[in-house]
Amino acid sequence: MDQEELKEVKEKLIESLGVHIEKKDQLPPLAARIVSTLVLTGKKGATFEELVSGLQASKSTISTHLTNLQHSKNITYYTICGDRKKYFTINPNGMIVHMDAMLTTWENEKQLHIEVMNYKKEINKQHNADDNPLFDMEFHTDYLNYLEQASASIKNIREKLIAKTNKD
Amino acid sequence: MDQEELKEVKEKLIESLGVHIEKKDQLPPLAARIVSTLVLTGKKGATFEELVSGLQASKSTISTHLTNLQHSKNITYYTICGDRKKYFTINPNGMIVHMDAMLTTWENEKQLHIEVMNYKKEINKQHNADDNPLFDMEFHTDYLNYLEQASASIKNIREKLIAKTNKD
DNA sequence: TGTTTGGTTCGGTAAATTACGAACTAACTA
DNA sequence: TAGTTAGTTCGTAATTTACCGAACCAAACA
Repeated sequence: MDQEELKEVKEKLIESLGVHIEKKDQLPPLAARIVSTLVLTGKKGATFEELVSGLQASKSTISTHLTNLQHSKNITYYTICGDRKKYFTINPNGMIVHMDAMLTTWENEKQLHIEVMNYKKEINKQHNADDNPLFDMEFHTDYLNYLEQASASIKNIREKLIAKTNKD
Repeated sequence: MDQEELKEVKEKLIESLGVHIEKKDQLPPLAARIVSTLVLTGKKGATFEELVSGLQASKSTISTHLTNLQHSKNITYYTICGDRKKYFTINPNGMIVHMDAMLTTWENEKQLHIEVMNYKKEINKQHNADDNPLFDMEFHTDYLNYLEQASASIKNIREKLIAKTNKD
């Protein structure tokens, strides 16, 4: 594959990865494109100027998105002595951060389902028809089970990852 | 708990569940409120008119959201002979549908990561420095592993659910 | 036959989101 | 000290989203 082809492949990948990230992480289009270019530049990273020219966007837009992405822990940067530029890279802990976010939303979701169940139980009690209650709880108990198991497996994967990153 | 209190609890739950669903499923605010009221009305369901007055929204808005939610398999309805009204309920298979959606996005994500890896391998090959390659693949292999395991556990939960629903 | 019930469709709009350009700044450099 | 580099900040323009009202329609009913 020659340089021209590679460049084209890269651009296509920035676009398709970008679209995916945009939906998955609920990011504005350009923010997602920044993340996808950083994925494709690896540990070398990309500078502010490279992002501006590569994505054909204004300095202001790139600037604000970069600060937001740093705040949300999606990206970081490193510097080189005697070089004023910042080299932005995707945050190597990003996956852990992402898993943590997932776990807390699931925890929140569990709490909500429990509250809903309590409400439904109260209604059933007042309605007082044991043979055919107004609400059955199956949906919620199934869902809580699902959340419990999904959480457990994500926690498991998370632990393995932590152990590995501590090792090296 | 008396009727007044219960009604208040219900309204609070519609709101907090609604906010949660809105973010989780990327739905417009009112669509999410429809889903949360249907969760809270159980198998009895709610009619068009009840949703309009309960959520204080226009008929047109409720109508369009109801058709969209049906298309995305979030809700269904049943009818009663000699009654023209439709009684909308959350789709009992909703959880399965949701899991399936998750599995296909993860499948898509896997494919993307593989494409990115192929791009990076090509670059490394051309760069030709085995000791310190431009890209290392750890991030992607870790992520693919994560997706693989998460998919496996969801599939497992899914199978159990299917078996259970077939039983009754 | 006209009227009520149970909605649907379409055009428009207010509000939120996203990106932009111009002006500015802080640090370095010639 | 004038000029360049590497950005930031702020007001605004352009899009997109989310909702609404008015007009419309089909089935049932009186």
